[in-house]
Order: sequence, then structure tokens, then C-alpha cells
Amino acid sequence: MLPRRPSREPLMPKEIPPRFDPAEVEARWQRAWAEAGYFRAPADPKGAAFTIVLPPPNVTGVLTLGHMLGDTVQDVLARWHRMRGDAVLWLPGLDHAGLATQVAVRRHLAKERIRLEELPRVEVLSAIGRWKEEREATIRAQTEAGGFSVDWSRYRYTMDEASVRATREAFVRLFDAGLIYRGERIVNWDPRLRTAISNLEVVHREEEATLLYLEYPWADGSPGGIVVATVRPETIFGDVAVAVHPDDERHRAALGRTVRVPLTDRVVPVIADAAIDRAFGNGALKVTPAHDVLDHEIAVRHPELPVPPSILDEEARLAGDLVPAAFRGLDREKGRAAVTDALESAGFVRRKEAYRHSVARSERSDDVIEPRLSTQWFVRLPDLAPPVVEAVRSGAIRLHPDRWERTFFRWMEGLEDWCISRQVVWGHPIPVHYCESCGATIASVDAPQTCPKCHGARFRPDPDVLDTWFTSWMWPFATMGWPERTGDLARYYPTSVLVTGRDIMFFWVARMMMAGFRFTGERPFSHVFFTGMLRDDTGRKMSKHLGNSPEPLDLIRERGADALRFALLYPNPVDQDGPFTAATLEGGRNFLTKLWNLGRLLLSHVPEGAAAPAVAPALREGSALESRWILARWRETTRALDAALESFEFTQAATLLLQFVWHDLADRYVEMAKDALKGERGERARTEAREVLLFVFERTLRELHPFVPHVTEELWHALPHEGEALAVARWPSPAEAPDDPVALAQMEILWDGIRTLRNLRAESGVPATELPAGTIRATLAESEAILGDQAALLTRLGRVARLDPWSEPSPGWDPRARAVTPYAEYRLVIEAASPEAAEGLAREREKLSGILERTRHRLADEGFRSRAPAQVVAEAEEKVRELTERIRRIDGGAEPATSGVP
RNA sequence: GGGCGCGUAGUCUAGUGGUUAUGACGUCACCCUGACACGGUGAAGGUCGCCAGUUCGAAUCUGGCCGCGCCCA
Repeated sequence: MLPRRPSREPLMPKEIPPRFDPAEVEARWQRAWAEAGYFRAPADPKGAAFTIVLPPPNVTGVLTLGHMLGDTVQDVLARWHRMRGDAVLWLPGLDHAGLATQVAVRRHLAKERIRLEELPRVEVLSAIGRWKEEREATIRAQTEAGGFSVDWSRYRYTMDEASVRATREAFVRLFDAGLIYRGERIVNWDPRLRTAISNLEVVHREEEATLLYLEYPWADGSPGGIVVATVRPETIFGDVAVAVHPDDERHRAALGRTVRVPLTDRVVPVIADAAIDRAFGNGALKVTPAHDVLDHEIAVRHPELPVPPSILDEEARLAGDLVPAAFRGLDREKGRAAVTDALESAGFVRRKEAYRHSVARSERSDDVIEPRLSTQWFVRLPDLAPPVVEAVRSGAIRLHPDRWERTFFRWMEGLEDWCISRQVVWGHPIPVHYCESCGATIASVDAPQTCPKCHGARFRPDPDVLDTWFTSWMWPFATMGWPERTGDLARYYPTSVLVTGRDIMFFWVARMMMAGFRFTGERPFSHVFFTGMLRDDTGRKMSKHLGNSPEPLDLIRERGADALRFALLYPNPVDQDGPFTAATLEGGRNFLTKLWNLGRLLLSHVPEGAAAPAVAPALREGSALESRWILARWRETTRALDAALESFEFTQAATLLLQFVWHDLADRYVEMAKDALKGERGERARTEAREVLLFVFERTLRELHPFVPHVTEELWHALPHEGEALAVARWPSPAEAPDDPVALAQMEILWDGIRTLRNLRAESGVPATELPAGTIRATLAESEAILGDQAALLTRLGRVARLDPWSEPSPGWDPRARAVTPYAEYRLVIEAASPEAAEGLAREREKLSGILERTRHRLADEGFRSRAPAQVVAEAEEKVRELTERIRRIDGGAEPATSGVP
């Protein structure tokens, strides 16, 4: 890096330092906003209500960059609506994340060589309690550091008292309606965590295994038997049959016969069932009803078959009377090896082959799921689905981006009952008691006093707890006091937008919809916005597991919350998976520095006691073109910005603002208005330039505020302003500035000239410090007028000493420094241009004649002339005219290349 | 195995029937110009994955193929 140049005495007032120091500024505004209570949702809202419930982060960990992305999107929405005058409630909270938290704490304890399973329940709870306190404090600090405008006065926790009541109430209502039942089913059993889990918590992975072909000998002692293929030989002790497809010719003769289960004395029948896949193995399946879903279904269809108890215990070790003593106590791996050995030495194995298949594992423990017949609680989800499907279909609830609707419908249509009971400590206990006298099942919000059936008074509570999602699915209304009819519920429910990652679309979003309609009769939200996933610089998804997700607080400390927020929204689309790298964050920081310096420049030109820009400056006849233009551009930008925000296009919104601030306001307007600002165009021009710049910058600060609240608040207070804080300032309207298509069109012509002269200078090799003279010839009436009027800007920004009327080169004047645009021709008066000047012109000619060629070709096509809309044909004809003319000019000016060149 | 999505300069990306294909990062050249070198100015860089089809006309629509990703079983 270059050494800092020797500092000149700055013109800036001392109050605004040359660099934005986020650490100090951000903390200061966060405090100020909190003290002013701007983010507390009013109890008596005047305007329309706008509600977001923050997806409660899990106490499992602390906030990741992904959370910051979601929070930023929500804050943009919340602040935008607040500025538009809506009564905004953004409700924060925390999720107890039952099983996930227990696993995290279990792992944490394991580091100290403590087994969670061996601790008394109360100690487990207090260990989890301590864990929660720590994480909660960090999460809160992270949220505050991000500058997120949540209403902390309404903070909720899925384990607080009100949540406990709401959870129990919901359970009892569904139970009473017959939508919750207890039953014996094959469930996904996690042997390491010793609990059932739901289908959604199971992940499937392709893994290598060995497929064994086992011969089950005929029970009558006749030679041979039936060959069954299996990857789980250790489960043969639970077999009750061998099944084949009823139409399978190969096994027709076997039907009705009996076989002996290898290594046992048990005799089982060969049965027919249409569910058998004839293509798999030999087409014969061993039926083990306690350890496989399909096998259980087969057993249900064949009531004559016994359903023996499980031959694996809850940690998936071989157990029970059916298992030969030699194998008892072995886990699945060892059991499989031992049983395989025994089968091989006893001669039952006909064949072994390597086999790749999909293995179900627990999302939480990564242990292989054991399908296990057990008694659990279930919610009849299919019965809750119809209003949800209808709402999404009708548009009452809209998903953004809407392509996710298909995925959503597919899942909704294939719903299965939801297993909600978990055999763990950390969670809401299932609100069910069993009467000790008559065995009645009593679901009640408060513990029962007497049994409604037999009036007994002694009860045994259900030992299980609820899946954490059984509480989370009520988040939009339980947080507002449901089942009580609270004021918040009346005012702020249904909520407006839910912002979340699509990884929990089924876990949470769909279930919230079901709960919303079931318990409140209304949609819980009208829009769902799914954010994308962040990837690191090597393209991997950021995850805690990979350890490639930077700690948000570190990034905030390094570059500031505003830089982080902006970088999360720009340039990579928030609704797509995309990279987030150090360069992304620097880009955000650079933009804020640009904004900051624009503010410093403006401040240096604002006189003491200048008024806040209440309305746009009225421009008159004779106002500067750039002033008319920037107001019109601001209007266009504001209109597009509103449209982008309305349609959840946050990256588009951020892009519009960045383009406007950097390229329109800083690069063009400020550069053009500089001499006016310095007073070189007179007092009137100076005042107008100040007023225009102040107005546009102030309105732009408002528009940027939802995205980068701290830096905008700081700048706003440094400049003339009216009102308490930008956080509660009014959102601008495009109508504040006049529409001015003439100014927009004229600026095109002027800018074309400036760009052309700059390009000519560079290509001709004019040293940066020299200002050559130039000549100009406008080729259209409109460009003649505008380029004449704006000659001062054209020469200053085009970096030429002066522009004379067109003249042909004379000796000592290199003719190659020449350019032709749609509006004018330009020459630089220089002795020797570098060859690139001529090359540039030649390249331009080549490109133009290519386009001309193609356009002529199109026009020559009868089909085009007769079928294309008249306007398209006319445009093509105009293009041919314009290009022909331009090429003619390029050629016409082509003096002998050597003329005048030494 | 099923479903969904995506392939546009080195990288990321805009663009849903007629544009001289957008912007950013990176690269190269010049420049510390009275806001900003976290900056300015200029430039180079693309057969819009491949093949068919529809159409007067395809980056854009349809089909197939190839590659990548995600979800589900």
C-alpha cells in the first residue's frame, strides 16, 4: 500500500472524521434507538399493523451468518414499514430445541467424561439451564450488535410459562378432536439417543454393505430350501415368515410350505405378498415385523402371523429369548459379523455380494436408525392439511420465490402421521396421565385431580416429552398470548411475513400453517420469504459442522454491522445460494465509505443553519441540466426501489441504491456540480446545487436506512434535518421530485460526449496531466443544442482544454485521434496519438458494420417484413440509417494514415 | 430410484421472444485531481453448457443430451 499522502488542511468541519468508525457509531445509535423505544410495537396502533415473528434461534448454539442474513432481510422489512407509518411488531424469541439441545449438552458433558444418561433428571435439567443462559446472552448480544429493530419487550421463549400452557392446550384440543392418538407403530428409533424421532429428522445416505444370500431349509427335511437375500442377517431371530410375490413362477411351488429359520429351531411359513420386489435378490424376503416398516405392513396383512417382540433392545443390542445366548448383548455391527460367521460355518450362506444401498441415519446423532415397533404419540397431519393447501393454492399465503410452491405441494400431498413423542428429558412433558385404578388415558392442561371414569385419584404421568416442533409450530400466535384473547393477538395476528431458510420448510413452515388454521382459523402469515444458503470461498455450504462459518460478531467488529448487512444483501441474491467471502464484506464496507465521504463533501458545502430539505428544490428555466437530471433519476430510482421492496427483491433494492449513490450521485452529479458548489457559476447556481444535493442525499439516506441503519442515522444527524431520528422518519415518495424525460435524454447526449473524450484521451496516450484542445461537430439538431449549451461540462469532465468548431487536421496534427458517436464527432488536437487511437476506431467500425450487416439481412427477409410488428421493422430501418451514417463518417474522416505524423 | 432447480467473460450475477447481453469482483494501463486509493478514468475479457425443434426472429419457448446442486424415498 502507498504511504498516505501528506495531509493538506482539510476543508471539512472537524465533526465528521474522514473514516466511518462503525464500532463507536453503531453502539451509540443502538443505545439511542432502544432508549427512545422506537421498536416497541404500539399497544394502540394507528396505521396498519405489520408483524414479523423472528424465527426463534435454537439454544443449541449461537447465531450464524445465515441467521444474520435472515435477520437483515427482516430488519429491512420492519424498518421500511415503520418508515411508511405502519405499526410494526417484530417479535424475537428463543427455541428450546429439545432433542438438539440435549444432544449438544450431552456432547459438552462428554468432554468432561460425564454421561448425560447417568445423571439424575434434575441435574440434566440444570446443566441444560446453564447452557441456555449462556447461549441466550450471546444470541441477544449478536442480535443487538446487528442493529436489528426487534421489540425486546415482547421477547418469548418456547419453554416459558405461557408457552407451556399453549403447548398443553394445543395437545389437549387435538386429543379431544381425535387428531392425536397413541399407538404401536414402527418408528424411527435412534439407538444412541434412545428415542423415537420423526421422519423429517432422518437423513438417507448411500453406503456400502454386504448382501447375503441365505438358504432357509425346508422344514420337512427335504433337500434344499428357499434363498433369501438380506443385508441384516442379525435380525433373522425375529423372522416370522418368508414372503414371495404371488405371481413369481420361481417360487410358486414353495407357497404353503414351511422353512426353518437358520441357527434356530423355529419353523415359519412361506407366504405370498404383492409388496415383494421380484427383482431384488432371489425375489424372496425374510419377514421381520418388529424391525422393518414393510415387513410390519406384511405382517398386518397376514393376521395369522405372530408378531414377536423386538429382538433388539433400545440401544440396538441383540436381546430376548428368541436370540441364541451366544449372540445376546452384541450390538448390530458385532452381531451381524458374529451371525454371518455362524451362518457361513453352518453352511447357510449361498452367496455374498457387495451392495450399495441407502441407509437411514439420525440427523442428530448420526447413528443408523433402527426401525422399531413401539408405542408413541402421533398427530394426524393429513387431517390438518386441506386449509393449508387451499391457502397456498389460492394465494392467501404466498411463497417467495414462488418456485418453492411445487416442492411444498408435493410434500403436503404425501403427509404422514407425525410422531411427536420423544424419550428424552429436555422438552414439554406430554400432558397425559393414566389412571392407576382403571387405566384411563386423560389429556389435560392441568394435572387431573380425579379420574373422570372411575373417580380414582392416583395417576401415572406419561413418561415422554413432545417433539420440539410441537411447540414451535404455534410460534406466530402462541407468542402473542394464545389461547388467551390478548390485545396483541387481536392487533398483530395474523402476521405479515415469515422469513426463514427453506431447510425448515417442512419441519416448521408447513406445520405452522397447519397449526395456524387449526387453532386460530386463520393463516398465520400471508407471505413466506425463503433466504438462500451462504457458501464459503471454496463453494461449500457454510455450516457449524464444517467450521467454515465466520462468527458474526467478529465480522461486525472488523467491518461494522452495516457493512455486514449490506454485504449479505449485495451483490449475491439473497434468495439464492451464493458465496460470502472477505471480498463480499469489503465491498459492503467500501460502499459505506463512499456514502460517508459523499456526506463529508456535502457537509463542507452546507452553510451554517441551512434548512432541512422539506420539499424538492423548485427548478426554473435556466436551472442546471445536472440538477434536473439527478432529481429525475432519483425519482426513477425511488419508483423502482418501491417496486423491488414490494416484491421481496431485496438484492435488486440494494443494487438500485448502490448504483444511484455511487454512479449517479457521486460519479456524475457531484462531479458536474462541483464548480457550481464552489461558487464558480454564481451565487444562484451555488444555492441551487446545494439544495439539490442536500435534498437528494437526505432522501437517499432515508431509503438506505432500512439496509444500513447506523451510518445513515449518523449522517442524517450531521446534516440539516427535521425530526427526532431517521429510524422514525417518513419514507420518501417518488412524487416528491418531478418527472423530467427531457433532462434524462439530454444527459445521455452529454454523457456520451464526456465518455468519448475521456476514451479518446486514454487511447491516444495523452498523459493524465495534459489537457489537449479538441474539436467537435454535432450530427443531430438536438445534440448540437445540448452539446453547445453544456460545453463547459463537456470540456471539464472530458478533460480537454477547449472544444473548437470542427476542422480538418493540419500538418503536425495526428488525424487518428478521432471518434464518431451517434450524436457527434470529436477530434483531439495532438501531434502524435498512440496507435491504439486508430485501432479503437477501426474496432468500432468493424463492430458497427457487423451489426449493420445483420440488421440489413433481417430487413431483406420477406418473412420479417410481413410478420414482425411494424415498430420493430421501423426500428431496424432507423438503425440501418444511423449505422450507415456513422460508418460513412468514420470512413469519410479517414485521411491517409501517415499524414501529419512524424 | 423419484422430484425440483441451475448452467451467461477467470469468479459471482442481471436479463422470460426483436438490446451494440447488465453490473460487481478480479485483470491490465494511467492517475494521490481541494469528499473518498476502502478512490478516479480508461481498457481487455462472452460461439449465453451441447444438439435438435418452434418462430420472420431464441440467452429467453419446447424436447433430448451432458454437467452441477438440492430435496425426497
